[in-house]
Amino acid sequence: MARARAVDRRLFLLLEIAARRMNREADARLKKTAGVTTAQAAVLFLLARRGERRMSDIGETLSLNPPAVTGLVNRMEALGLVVKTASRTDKRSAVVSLTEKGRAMGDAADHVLRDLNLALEARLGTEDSNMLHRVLTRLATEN
Amino acid sequence: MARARAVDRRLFLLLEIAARRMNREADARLKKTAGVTTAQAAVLFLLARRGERRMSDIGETLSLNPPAVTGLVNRMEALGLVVKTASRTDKRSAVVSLTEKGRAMGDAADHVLRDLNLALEARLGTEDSNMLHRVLTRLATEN
DNA sequence: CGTATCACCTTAACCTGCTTTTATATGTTT
DNA sequence: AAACATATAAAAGCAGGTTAAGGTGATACG
Repeated sequence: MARARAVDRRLFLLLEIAARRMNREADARLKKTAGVTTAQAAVLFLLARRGERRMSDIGETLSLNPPAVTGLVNRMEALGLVVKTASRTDKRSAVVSLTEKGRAMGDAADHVLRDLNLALEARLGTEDSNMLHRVLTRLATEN
Repeated sequence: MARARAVDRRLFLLLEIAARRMNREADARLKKTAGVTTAQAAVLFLLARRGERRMSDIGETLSLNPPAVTGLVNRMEALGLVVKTASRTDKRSAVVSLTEKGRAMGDAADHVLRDLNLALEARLGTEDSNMLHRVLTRLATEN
């Protein structure tokens, strides 16, 4: 009888452990260099790439619950990275947009993360990097 | 000029988002069925597979800092899943071992996670599953 | 030896994210 | 207009993570 492949149980745990390690590394560098966390950087990138977004859009993209988005954005607003304004088209919605400072910090964070990613890619190799990116994208966005 | 591949910045963020989603899913199921969290399940599996472990061993395997391990194990001890005893060979060390209940809950969690993993594998396909497992293992253990 | 240093763990204080519940305002539908 | 749905906020409570600081046992070495 073939020994049970490790795969058939630990993918979830592996993902958690790997994410924790990577996040710790990224957070340490980001905080030191750009003064933001990875979660905040993700918001900065999102806003920089796609322009202002509603709270619920942010939650959907980052897979965060509404209260988590509220907290995250509030903290970023307190840091002067974003501003929140009421939508003119739908007054129920709050629209989040970048400040100058937010854009600058986003750029700084971008450099840091780019460096980290290059190091990671070098470590994994191009093929595995691309594969990981593809699979994680599926996990992060599908359904 | 080739457009910058998405890979060169977002692997860290993707990993975070994917892990959050998977963790949320696993946590919901585990709590309902086995009454434990994924973090706790990881400890249960570790102890079931390798026998009693020191706090620091747990932290190393799961990539957790000492205070995180203390908190995690304390909560599990309060739930009656594990017991902590002073090592006889090295009185600085605390040795964590499974209780009967912990073993039972670990088995239950194992079934749940196995099912989830099968579903995930089916979704990703065998090839991507194996690849993901391989690469995540590297990320979780290397270095 | 005795003392300096290291290793293992804990505590404290804080941050982030999740869930649930409650509330408020606005949109939409009938 | 009333009823229902949507978007967000706020608050409470828990899990789990971080750093900083400290206690205590083990070890090494002058």
